[in-house]
Amino acid sequence: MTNSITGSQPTIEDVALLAGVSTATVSRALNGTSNVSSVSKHKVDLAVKTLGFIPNAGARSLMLRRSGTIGVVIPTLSNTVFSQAMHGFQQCLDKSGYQLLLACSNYNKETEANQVRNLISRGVEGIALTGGSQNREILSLLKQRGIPYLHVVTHRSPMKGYSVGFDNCKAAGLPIHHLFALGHRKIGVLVGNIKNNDRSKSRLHGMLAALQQENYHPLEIVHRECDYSIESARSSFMSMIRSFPEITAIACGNDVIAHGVVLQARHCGFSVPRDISVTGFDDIELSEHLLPSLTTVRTNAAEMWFIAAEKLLGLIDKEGLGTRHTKSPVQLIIRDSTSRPRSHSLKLKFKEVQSSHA
Amino acid sequence: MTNSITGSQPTIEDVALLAGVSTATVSRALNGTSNVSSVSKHKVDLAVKTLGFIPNAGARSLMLRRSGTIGVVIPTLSNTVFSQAMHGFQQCLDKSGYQLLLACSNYNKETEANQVRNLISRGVEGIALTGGSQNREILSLLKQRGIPYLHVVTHRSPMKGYSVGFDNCKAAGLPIHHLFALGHRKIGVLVGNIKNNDRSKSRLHGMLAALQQENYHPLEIVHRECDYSIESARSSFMSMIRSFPEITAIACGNDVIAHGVVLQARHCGFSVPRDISVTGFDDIELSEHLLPSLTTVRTNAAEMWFIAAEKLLGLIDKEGLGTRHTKSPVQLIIRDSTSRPRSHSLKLKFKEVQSSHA
DNA sequence: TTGTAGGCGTTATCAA
DNA sequence: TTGATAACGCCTACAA
Repeated sequence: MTNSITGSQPTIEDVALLAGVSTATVSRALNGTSNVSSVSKHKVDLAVKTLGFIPNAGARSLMLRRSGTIGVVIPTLSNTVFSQAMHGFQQCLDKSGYQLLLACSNYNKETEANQVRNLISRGVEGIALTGGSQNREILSLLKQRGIPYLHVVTHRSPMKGYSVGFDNCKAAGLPIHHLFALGHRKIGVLVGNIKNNDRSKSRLHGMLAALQQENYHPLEIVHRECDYSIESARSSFMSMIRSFPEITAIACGNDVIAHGVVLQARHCGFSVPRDISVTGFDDIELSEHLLPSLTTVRTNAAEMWFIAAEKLLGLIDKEGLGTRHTKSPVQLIIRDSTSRPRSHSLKLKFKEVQSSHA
Repeated sequence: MTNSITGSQPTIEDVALLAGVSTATVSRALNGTSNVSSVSKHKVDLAVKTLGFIPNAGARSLMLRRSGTIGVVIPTLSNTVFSQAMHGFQQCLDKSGYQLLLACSNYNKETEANQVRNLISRGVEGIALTGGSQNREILSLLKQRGIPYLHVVTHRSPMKGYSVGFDNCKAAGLPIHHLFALGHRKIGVLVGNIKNNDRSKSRLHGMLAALQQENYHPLEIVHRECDYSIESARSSFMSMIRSFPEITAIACGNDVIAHGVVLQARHCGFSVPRDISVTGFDDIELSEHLLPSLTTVRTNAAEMWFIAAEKLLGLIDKEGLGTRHTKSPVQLIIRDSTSRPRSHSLKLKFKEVQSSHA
């Protein structure tokens, strides 16, 4: 009944007691759901301030059957593109009064499923998922419970779901065709791990498909996977260049990997793009500032996730259930990391470097 | 009573009904709080699976008076150092079964206070705050309600709170003394906005103090603030260099700003460190890979926040209330972006660049 | 080992 | 305009 000095969590009842009104009136005064006399309102406001009352969201959503929260599952926060993404997503939620519940899957399908269950248990009113390769079981769980959900960064929507994004496969062909148009004929492909990452997988497929379209023989195609770190990209680049010094360009599955390649190439004394051209994917902040600035595919993560949030809120309000897929624009940004190839330059230069190291 | 095919949120009662036991037994079977016959346990497990039952966390924490969540307020996710930080923080929480509730203040004190209130209303059992310059009102609210909280990235702890971090002021002196030891006498200082950012403010003070210690006359000291973006750092660098072409080194308040300075300097045709030395602060992933690699202060964000999480969990368990401040190690990392100065090189070179642009 | 019943903090219904 | 009361979904004495 009385508040001890420490450890007290004042309830609506404490407020009612202090204000000399009923809990119902306090609730009404606080939520403005019904008319309350200004006298009561003032008494309540004062009591709230005095006690430092903060309503219990759990109890509240129990009654309201809505929590005011939206969940999102991304693979990781380590890649800048997802930080950007969350920035855009939050931006949209903020203006609608929703609170973001963020969860990371660490590129693990089982973790992802657990995180979704976790979000459900916290009563989220909608969920945004990264990509479209989730556990079917978890998707039908969402369906069964009537919780709206969305696949982002993809144009696929398994199990008749909704999606906001673009065709990773097609988009990944853009840099390949660009390189080919510049005259490159020996192109290496370096993407992030494709395990549990359907975006990376699609990009790889898209790049390989584009190469074949350009009359590449499948056997000529050089591709590798690496971790999503600069470190890993650097060593993968080295291994690739050692095995295939004749390549004149490398197309990367994302910008972080491309940064690693550019930095390692220059570290080796190669000139980019003079000795080797490099392309990325995402267009994160640093890419336009890098030396040389990076030719890449702009996917506009922040904007895409902003749109995703809007779509999700729409699904929650049961409006515009129409379009299954919302397209997010994608654009090839040509900068300084690509140019016409010099024939066999890398091969020669690499030999120099090797001998100087010996 | 019956579950409609869609939109159903099965409750513990539905499970009990299907399993043919009481809700109490279901609860016990699920939480393992008391002995349950293996027959009942199996029936319950089956029913849970069939129904896709997921307990309501809100209702649960209402009874348990604990939510299993920890809150954290950081300024933004845009700066990589905070993504790293959250990675470390989450890593620690995961192994303790706690769930992270993340909120961003956007460097706004009022937003920060609101986010804290938000976290409280969601029943977090502890809160980690960035820096030590919060609203006093919000801190006493936390105190009054007996919710353990922590200041991270600082050695200050206002209102007898706890902190995990380091002395930003002292740490920021490290690169200055390093530059001075190399022979630099005209050093520019470029930090992030100090408004609502006590870390940035302390670093600025620390740098200026170090300069004075090195017998700088206050009037000689050149310093500027900029936004936390590469773009902003680049233009601030230009403006600084235009006004004071005699400087031979720039000490930056964080690595992102330093990256901007290095890239812009090279963009202008300056050589780093030959024409100008640059230092950063944080040691984010890219810094060791940058060309040239960046001399900076390693604060080990991920590790620091991991420790912070441990400390916070300790406070929740009422153990080791002893040390008010937990020190996190800080270390000057000397790389390739700093060297002895060439006298007046920049001034001359700058004139070349200017005339060639004219 | 199990079931019944009461209550966690909130809001909605219904009378007054 | 207000107040008593019954839920919301869950857990935990207490009794059986």
